[in-house]
Amino acid sequence: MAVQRGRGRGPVPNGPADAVTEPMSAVGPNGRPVSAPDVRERARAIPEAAVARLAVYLRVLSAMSEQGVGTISSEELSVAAGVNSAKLRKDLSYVGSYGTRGVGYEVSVLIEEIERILGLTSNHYVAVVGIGNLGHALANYGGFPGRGFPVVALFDVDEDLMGIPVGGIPVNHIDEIAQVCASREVSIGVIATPPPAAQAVCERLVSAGVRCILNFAPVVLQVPDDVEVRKVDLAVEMQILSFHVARRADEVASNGADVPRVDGMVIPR
Amino acid sequence: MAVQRGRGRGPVPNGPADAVTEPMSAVGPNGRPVSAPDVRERARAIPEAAVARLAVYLRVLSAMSEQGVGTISSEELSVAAGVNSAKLRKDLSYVGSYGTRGVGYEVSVLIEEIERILGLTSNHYVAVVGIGNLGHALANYGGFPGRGFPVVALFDVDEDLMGIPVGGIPVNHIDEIAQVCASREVSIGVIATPPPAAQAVCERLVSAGVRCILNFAPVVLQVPDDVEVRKVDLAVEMQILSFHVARRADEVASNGADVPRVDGMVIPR
DNA sequence: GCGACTTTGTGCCTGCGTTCACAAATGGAT
DNA sequence: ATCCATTTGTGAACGCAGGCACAAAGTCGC
Repeated sequence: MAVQRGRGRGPVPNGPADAVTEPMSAVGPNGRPVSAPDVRERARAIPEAAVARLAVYLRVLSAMSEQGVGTISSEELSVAAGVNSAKLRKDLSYVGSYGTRGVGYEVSVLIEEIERILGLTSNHYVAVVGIGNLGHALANYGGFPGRGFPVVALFDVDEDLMGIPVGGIPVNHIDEIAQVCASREVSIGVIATPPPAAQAVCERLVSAGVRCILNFAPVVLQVPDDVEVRKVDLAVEMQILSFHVARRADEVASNGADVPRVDGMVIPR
Repeated sequence: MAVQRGRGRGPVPNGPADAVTEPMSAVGPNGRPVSAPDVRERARAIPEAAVARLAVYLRVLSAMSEQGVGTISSEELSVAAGVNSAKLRKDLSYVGSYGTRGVGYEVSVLIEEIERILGLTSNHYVAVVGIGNLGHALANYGGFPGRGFPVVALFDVDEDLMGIPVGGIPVNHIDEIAQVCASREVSIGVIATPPPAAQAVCERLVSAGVRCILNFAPVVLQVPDDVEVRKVDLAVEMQILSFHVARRADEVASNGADVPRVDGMVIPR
């Protein structure tokens, strides 16, 4: 993947990555003086990577809850989430101490607390810009997986799309972006436009007051420091997989016992 | 984002983040004995995060090339890619020494070398499983952004879709997955199914010999150690943004001079 | 041909995130 | 009531990636 982490700072692309980030340069040093660890400041201390994992834990926990599981140990949860149990406990410790030693965690409590930390207790309204193939798919998700993220506005430049409802929401012209985003309290913008339009769209979203952006366009967006951009880049994901395919092929070639060699060199066929 | 990095190892989800990467636990220590730095082993030494960035550099370079730029300095390229110039040079050093001191890099050379490292010199055939909204969008990309990743097979369980071409490729029943993947030399599988089907589909892909998987389903896939999974998880991406929205709101609240406090504590309203 | 300037490539330091390992805490058994 | 088994929460060590800063190397002008 390749997730554009970082907060503006002039240019700061990725991070899946990673992480997809792993994403390019992490948040980086912020200029603010390190104040006393206020209760409200705790959130700041949570590493971005831990936040991503908390979201995964939340999903696993929700599934557990639906299956009627009431209590779970860090070991069980870590296996289900695919992480080291120590890491899981440390991640949960960022949220607070809600476990019972010798027993484990109460699923419902954990869900509540993670939702609180992730800010999922209130809705965040979403606007999707660019109603092509991907935009359609996104709009039709209707509220995004897991809910809490209702799509309330769609934008495009194509006059033929205006007013036509996609996933129940009519498409507006992009020129109305400022006004519509303001009146519908959009806090998250999703860019699903062709690459050349992405930067301009991004700037219009920012002008409209949107401070969090999810970018599907294969472009490195340049944004002000106070705007948070995350990037989902299919091409980068594919290329990373390609890298691993190639590496794997190399390994097989160089590890194979019956590969023709001269002085240790593998002879290409 | 939240990109599932890691290589199987029983469970290893995201990395997303960063990636999602952060993503979750990075590649992690591999059990293999550290052999002498074989030429072919160099690829192994490249950090996953650097690989993700190389893919970004490649795109920027391609754009440069199209604009007729012949030579570029690390400073220029780093600005365009949104990274620190030192980091960029270090990333490029993983690829090799192809720069000219005092001058910069020849764009065409850099493109070639990065493509070589990423294994983009040969095609990697892609199969998409799950032809819903997202599957349609993916199939219609037709060869995926940047080419080099031709989609050669589509699968679903819905009988109504069988044989119908989407993006020029007819849909096959998932029961044919092993046979079709083998004959069409699929090396990358894309999972775009509903969550409950994802794990089973994953296992069928693995049985069919596919060792690299891009997973769009919001599920933590359990795979053998030799399978590489990357995850694109919209819900996780949204929730990370939500976290930042909430954090930002907190900052405003706690930085505001007229917030009621007692002994520095913010009084919740 | 020589010197000054530019830019690469990299050794070293720093900081962050992961992992280990254990003390503290809790429940249940005796 | 006490002891044992279990599991959390976290201090500390470790390792890796990022960033700085400079030496090496090469170009251009004179």
